[in-house]
Amino acid sequence: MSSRFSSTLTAQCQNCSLSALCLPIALADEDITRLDQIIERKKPLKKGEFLFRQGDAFDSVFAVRSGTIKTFNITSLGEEQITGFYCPSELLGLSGIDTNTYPISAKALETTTVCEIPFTHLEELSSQIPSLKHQLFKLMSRKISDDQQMMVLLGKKNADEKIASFLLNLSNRFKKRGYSASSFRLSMSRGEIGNYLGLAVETVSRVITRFQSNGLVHVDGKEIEILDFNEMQKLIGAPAVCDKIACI
Amino acid sequence: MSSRFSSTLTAQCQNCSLSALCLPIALADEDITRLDQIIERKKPLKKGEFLFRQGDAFDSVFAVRSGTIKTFNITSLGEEQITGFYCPSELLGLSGIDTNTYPISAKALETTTVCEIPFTHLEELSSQIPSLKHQLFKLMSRKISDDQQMMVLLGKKNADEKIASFLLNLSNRFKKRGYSASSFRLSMSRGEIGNYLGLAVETVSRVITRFQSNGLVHVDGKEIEILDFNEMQKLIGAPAVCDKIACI
DNA sequence: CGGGTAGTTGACGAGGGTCAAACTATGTGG
DNA sequence: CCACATAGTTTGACCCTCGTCAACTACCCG
Repeated sequence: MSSRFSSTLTAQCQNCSLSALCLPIALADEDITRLDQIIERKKPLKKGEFLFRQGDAFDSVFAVRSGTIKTFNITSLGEEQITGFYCPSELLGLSGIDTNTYPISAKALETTTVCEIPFTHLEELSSQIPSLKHQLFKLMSRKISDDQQMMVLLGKKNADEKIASFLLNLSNRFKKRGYSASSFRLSMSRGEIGNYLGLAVETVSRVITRFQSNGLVHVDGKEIEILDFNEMQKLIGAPAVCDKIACI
Repeated sequence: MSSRFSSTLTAQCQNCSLSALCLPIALADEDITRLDQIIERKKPLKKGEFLFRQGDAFDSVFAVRSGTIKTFNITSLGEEQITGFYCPSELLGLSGIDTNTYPISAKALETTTVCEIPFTHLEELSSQIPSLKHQLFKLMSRKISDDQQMMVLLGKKNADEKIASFLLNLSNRFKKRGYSASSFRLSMSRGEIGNYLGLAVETVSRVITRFQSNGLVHVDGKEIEILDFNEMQKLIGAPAVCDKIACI
């Protein structure tokens, strides 16, 4: 047990830079220590490696420490459908609780480290620490709200709005953990963006190119800089109106 | 408190026909009794009445006892986006936990009765009854999985597949609670179906009409009968292939 | 009986998917 | 370090699905 504290993977919740965003939010110091004791740090995943596979027995949820994870499921036709991208401090795997089996696969988009949190331990601990239990409920509740926003996006929005929403969403997530909100690196490919947003690769490429020529963003491969937040926001908020303004 | 037991709304979890599907699953009899004591039965909602509104303070989750509830949010453009339909035994309102505010509105599609479950009580009780806590986690986990399936549907499927998925999904839900899987009543309008699935009303109408002329279903207003489950299933599973078969 | 809402059907066009080809990165092994 | 293979990206051309607009019908309720 204590051996891991002497390894190179010893980062603890207490001194983890993500603790203000991650599961430990709103926990007392002593409670964080107890949480910390059930968490295992895994050795880094290389790009393309699986964290877990659809159908695997569910036993843990994971917090991303660095890198990015994508989750996806394989449809009956064998094609992959991406259901989410997970950045540092974000928790994944919660959808496995229901059936005791992960309903999705999770794969690293780049070199990625995660904290593994065995769920039975977490559940036990949550009985003893009410604020942890509440925190878990909140996290799952937020996931439900977020997914519903995503449903709106997929069902109602056009390609421009989808891409703008996607970029601003990433921007917010980077900002929240102290990185630049305007300039960042897309760890996923255009194909993966398209898959996630329900668009063809070509459409993603075309829209991003058009955003660039309209001065909304500056793109260089996977590097992206958002130049005009205002206009991007408008694209999301008021599509029809915005379209007209943009066309004048 | 005990007065409600003498009212006309006294149905209790113990003798509720939905207990095998609803929150009480997997609870011991005495635990069901304790759960039962925090649940309030509300007087029926008439068609069009709100159960709660987007922005209202969150304090309860609700189980539908009879009727149907739709949840939706109002977009920045003022249009409504339906995020779900809730049938008897299904729980709604969980998305309010995160912000202590309902992020969606809930409205009755027909005369509907619900059980109100004050969340703070439920959370307290869940500390004392581990299986109830687990049940709650499972419910939220399932919601997350289901929503992800919905995201796949919205992002990847065409109009035929969307409608077929929707109808089979309803069919399964009716079957699960002992009603006919093949013949039921759509409590929502065509417009609401379209809104939910990201389709125009006209498309919904056309697809359903075409399903009927292809012998997949029989429709009479809101009454629908699924005639060919096999073909419907194929529509969902293997779109391209299926299309070709249907066109021969 | 008239007016309002919900549903159906047709005509048309735009948005975005598909196919194809060129171009650019990123490896990988000799 | 270069040649080649492979994957990812961009761009153009074409076409299909589905949204929009409009007219018409059916139905419900006062």
